[in-house]
Amino acid sequence: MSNYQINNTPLDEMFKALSNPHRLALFNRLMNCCTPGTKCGVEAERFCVGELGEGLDIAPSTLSHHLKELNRAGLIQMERRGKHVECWLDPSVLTELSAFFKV
Amino acid sequence: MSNYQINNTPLDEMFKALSNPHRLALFNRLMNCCTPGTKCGVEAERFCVGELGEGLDIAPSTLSHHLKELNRAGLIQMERRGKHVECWLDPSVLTELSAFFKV
DNA sequence: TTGATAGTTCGACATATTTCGAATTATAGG
DNA sequence: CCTATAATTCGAAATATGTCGAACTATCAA
Repeated sequence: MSNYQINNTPLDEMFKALSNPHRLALFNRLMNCCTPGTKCGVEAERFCVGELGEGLDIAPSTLSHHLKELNRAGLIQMERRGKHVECWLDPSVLTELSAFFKV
Repeated sequence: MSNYQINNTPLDEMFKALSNPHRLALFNRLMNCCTPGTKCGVEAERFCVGELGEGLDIAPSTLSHHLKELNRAGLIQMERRGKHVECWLDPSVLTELSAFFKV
């Protein structure tokens, strides 16, 4: 049944995490704040939970749930910093996902 | 909310199609039969429905359903040929999906 | 035309997902 | 210690998904 994994997360779980429009939007925000070619996760390339959810029109509890899913799937990193929880992308995951589809 | 599309299919629907282990396995079989760098869909790089489902241990109706989903998501092509229905990948979709994750 | 093989459609059922609001936890500041 | 802000957890409800078997359609070959 093929069991490809990236950083110990089965691929299908990654795709499941990206299969919801809200979660994909959150993921996209983090992708777009990443300067191409540079390491993600730098100060300026982090968003806190509240910022990420802006304009998405979902309840805080729903937002929290979705970010947790993205995190469980290994797609984003999260870390508490004072009152906020910061989120950022793991660039290596992006690279591997890109490679997966490489013809 | 960002609305990326590839060939008129919203990205989140593509990921949804790939989010099921069975469907991902089917997709993988088609990917692996594609000679890297060459055009997919060539005679030798097609599988009929029955072949694709071999070893997956799912009912024919379930198999049919999953392939239909992959097709609806624009990830695979399907065409009747005599008694069989042949399936193959659209390489341009692969390229675009790969590009999406490109850092 | 009849039978066999390959797939699809349909209806049903169990399970999973999405979403919310209310209650809760964590932290900083007065 | 008390309050406000940020986020998470929990339980409930509505909706979606995965799966099957039975019935159906399509095609080829005798």
